[in-house]
Amino acid sequence: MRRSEIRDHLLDTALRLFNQHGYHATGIDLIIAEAGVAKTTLYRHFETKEDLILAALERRDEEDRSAMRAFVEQHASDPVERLLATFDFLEASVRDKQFRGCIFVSAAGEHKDTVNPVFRAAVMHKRLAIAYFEELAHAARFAEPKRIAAEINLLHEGAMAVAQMTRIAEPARQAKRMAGQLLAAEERVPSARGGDAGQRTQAS
Amino acid sequence: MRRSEIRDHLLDTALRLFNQHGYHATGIDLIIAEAGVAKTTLYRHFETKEDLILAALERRDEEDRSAMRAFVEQHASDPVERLLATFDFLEASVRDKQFRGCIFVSAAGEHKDTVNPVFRAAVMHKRLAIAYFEELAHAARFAEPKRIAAEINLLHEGAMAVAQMTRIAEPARQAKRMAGQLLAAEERVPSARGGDAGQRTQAS
DNA sequence: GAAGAAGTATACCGATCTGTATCGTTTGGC
DNA sequence: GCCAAACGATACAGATCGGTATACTTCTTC
Repeated sequence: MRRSEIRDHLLDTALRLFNQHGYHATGIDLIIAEAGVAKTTLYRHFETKEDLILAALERRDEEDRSAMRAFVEQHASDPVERLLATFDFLEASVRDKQFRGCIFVSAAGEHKDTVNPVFRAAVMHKRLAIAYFEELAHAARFAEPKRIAAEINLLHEGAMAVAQMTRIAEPARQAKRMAGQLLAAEERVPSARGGDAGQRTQAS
Repeated sequence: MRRSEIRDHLLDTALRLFNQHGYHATGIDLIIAEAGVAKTTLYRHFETKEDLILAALERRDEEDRSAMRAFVEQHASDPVERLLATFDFLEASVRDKQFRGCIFVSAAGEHKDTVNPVFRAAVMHKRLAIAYFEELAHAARFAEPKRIAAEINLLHEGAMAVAQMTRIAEPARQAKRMAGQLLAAEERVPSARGGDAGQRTQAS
């Protein structure tokens, strides 16, 4: 294993264990044992356990968001359908046998102080996710893209929280149906050139 | 302090600390220090830390659900408005300065194994909460009370998850608006004696 | 008021925690 | 092919973890 790969391998292992057992319940000794790496090596790459957590969250944040973007852009072209397609991505994530709830929600739940760097990293991820929803809502020409984005995000969070307990994918589909119904009743501003000029057009 | 009060005081203290720091991060030594009680005393009331957690969750479960029932019954009489009033109760909970997310979601997030008693206790609480929503949805004569209850629950979970991060009460109000809009479009079965016989009546 | 249960205080147990130190081996870059 | 950096292995430090043991005191109850 090349040197630069070790860091990635450590992050992968740590993320898997954090997801499986949580952050406090996952000890450094377990991480290095599962990664097949000496303790010295881990601490050469990450100063503290918190640094490891932060690096892992940062990595997962980028992976998750780019994966959602790719999925959505591939599965739908209409902006409204893209908003709804985010729930299909969510469903796929939840269907993973390893799904045990959103790791960012768990991270915030185990580091509840708002000034804690781990908490802040989790908040940052959610902010960026909402920003993407807002981008889609803006492209769909909804009159209030910020509010739409917050609503989509709330449904995502709800679906993940329910799925964390039930361990089934249905909440994701249910959230999608709810989103579809809500979006269908939303005001949209007219397109720049032509398009529908009506004030209450159907969303899907 | 009377003997029987010690157990309650320990549960109060433990719940406060679990809410503030999480379950793994809250040590037995901190709990007894905050409660002003000897370690022997704690272990006379609870065999293990897990037993303490389970007792604390059980207590909070009953408190929460009866508090919600009382709040809802006092603030609304119409069944549909009662479903919406659950979000007012949620908003009040979230407004609490000590709010750091749903302690049952956190409990499940720190004890992710589905066979873990703590996880199961958290699931049980959510099941009972949904049962109450279903009871209200049934009273409101919605055609599919089970689905309605699941949707209300999903919105509750979403609002709490978002509020856990943002530490503001707005998500609860937003969830209420979403619920109101969704319920307004729902089919309802005619009342037994008289009442509206229409198939798509207004919910609120 | 005696008896027994339950309280306090403290010391202790073994395990585990994060993090460091030591030292010999491997490896990549010039 | 040399050298320095990074690796593995291990031992260890100091703190904290959940939980127990002991000895003394306080309260409740009959």
